[in-house]
Amino acid sequence: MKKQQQLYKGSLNTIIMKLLEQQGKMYGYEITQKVKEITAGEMNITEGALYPALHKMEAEGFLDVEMDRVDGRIRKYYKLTENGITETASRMEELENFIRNMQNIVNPNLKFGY
Amino acid sequence: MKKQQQLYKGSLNTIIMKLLEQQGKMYGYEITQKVKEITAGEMNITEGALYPALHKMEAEGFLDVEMDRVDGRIRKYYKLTENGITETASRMEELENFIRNMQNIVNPNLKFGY
DNA sequence: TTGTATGTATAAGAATTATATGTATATTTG
DNA sequence: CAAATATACATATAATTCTTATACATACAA
Repeated sequence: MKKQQQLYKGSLNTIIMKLLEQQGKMYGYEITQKVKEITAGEMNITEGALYPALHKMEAEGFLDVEMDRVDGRIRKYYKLTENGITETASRMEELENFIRNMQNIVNPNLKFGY
Repeated sequence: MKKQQQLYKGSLNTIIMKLLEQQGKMYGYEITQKVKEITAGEMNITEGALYPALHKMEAEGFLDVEMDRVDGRIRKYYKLTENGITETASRMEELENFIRNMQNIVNPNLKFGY
């Protein structure tokens, strides 16, 4: 993520998992481009954050890998495992809670402002 | 913050600044209790995170300190400096962008789902 | 007297991310 | 044709942030 968004660390895994849930399977570079597209360039996932995150989630059993060769270049497609699907649901719940809590802090008058 | 919320690192400074903006001045322990209250116990700011964050923001010129003695105990009241007020506004904008971007990722069909 | 609440603080380590760099092929631009 | 850009993966080093554990001190309740 860009420095300007460093405040919201920890969302990277949630973003990756949610995109994989929607798209079925994706490769690393594709993920960076998709996030850039969706956020109109406001979020940029760096390789130094992306690849360690992917490898860690694979090691934790949340992702499966499938290698393809396209145009002479290697692509590693990642997809969610069953555990990964469960974990994604859990992280989405956390994200919703986080957003709700932040909105309650920012706007204390609106008790149900979401 | 609790382990379950470690995903959203970096929000601590934003939370502290916004509370100080609303309350005028607060002391450390008061901040932890206020966050616990607002979030119904879902977010717990630990001392190990809070005090280094307060000291850093003070060193950066975003906070001013005022010491009081209450019931034999020392309280350090923190309040925003002028630079702190500007910084708070900037961080609030970042928070709004972050939430909007996350909602766009999570719910790609709703272009204005916020 | 043991635990809980209030109040501030630091040290050691874990986790996550940024920055920089490296390798390699394909395509576009000058 | 050469150079730059895009595609594609990866790691090493450092910075930042947070957790866990610990420390000190007062007050009150069980």
